[in-house]
Amino acid sequence: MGTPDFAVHSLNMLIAHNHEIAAVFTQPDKPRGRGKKVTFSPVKTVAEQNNIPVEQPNTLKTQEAFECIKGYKPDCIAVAAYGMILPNSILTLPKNGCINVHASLLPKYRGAAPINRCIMNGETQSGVTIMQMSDGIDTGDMLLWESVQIGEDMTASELHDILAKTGGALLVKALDNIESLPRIKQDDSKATYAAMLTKAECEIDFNRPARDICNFVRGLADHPCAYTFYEGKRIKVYKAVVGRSADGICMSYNGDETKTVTLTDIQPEGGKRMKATEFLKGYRV
RNA sequence: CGCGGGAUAGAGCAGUCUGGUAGCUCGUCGGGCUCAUAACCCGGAGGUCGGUGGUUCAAAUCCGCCUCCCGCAA
Repeated sequence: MGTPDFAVHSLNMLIAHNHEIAAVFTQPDKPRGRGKKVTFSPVKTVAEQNNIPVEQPNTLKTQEAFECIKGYKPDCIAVAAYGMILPNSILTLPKNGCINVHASLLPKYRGAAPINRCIMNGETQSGVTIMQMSDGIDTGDMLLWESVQIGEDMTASELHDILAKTGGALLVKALDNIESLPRIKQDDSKATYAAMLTKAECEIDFNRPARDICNFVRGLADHPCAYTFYEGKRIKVYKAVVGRSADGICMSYNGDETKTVTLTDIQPEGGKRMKATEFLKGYRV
């Protein structure tokens, strides 16, 4: 079960290692994108290419959904960024339960946006955890995990890709040893929660230390992307560096050098992503 | 039919409302100044104004259709 690109890597790994996949569950097709085009989730696209049955229930909480899953007689259900809550009846249905690929080193960064939040907080290390799903959000016992170093300039997108691949490999490893792997309890006292990102909180607050602003920009790039406003227009900010630089637009809060950053990669509303130096040529800020 | 912005020189933009010689910043090429420079001065090259049909003496500009790009929303 999964939906976005993050889950595609796991699905591909399962296919590559010849795991028997009875069916793939993904979120229903919805009108999205400009216009109102109905698009498939990335996972659905890959599943169809591999002739794997696809199920897209609106909810898993109905008896109908339960029977549907039961009909596939799963030994284990692997979940990666599915975006829907699995009721207890389903969690306990498969012989080996349900396991989840989570993009953080649990118990830290439980929740919906672990990748973004950990970079926004300036962490230097993250990772992937495979866990036995239980009641509660990302609170289940851990089977396997692998840490990943976060580079100084690494963006959330880059980390996302790394963790997605790592997660896929780890998932295969977990399934291969599903019976024998020890279940390790999470230390709830050390748990932190990475809440879902909202658009509103992606606006840059220049009244913050420069380092924080850069982490903020990094943690939100390339999606959903940090932004600010210039002459009433929204400007996305893909990249920023601490301090003054000739490579872009210097932003200084009340002339405070400790809060000065230089925006280097931006995208004006209606325009394409460009170097901030290019932006300057035409707009003459 | 969800709302909206955009396509003009290699890059970023103005000009479109109010049709009439294609413009700015940067880059590039040549020259000059300087101990020197991402500085400064002079000069040059580079554009079928996204495509197409129409109106007009005349269209980047007005009208119709098409293609592509992007922001919001979802």
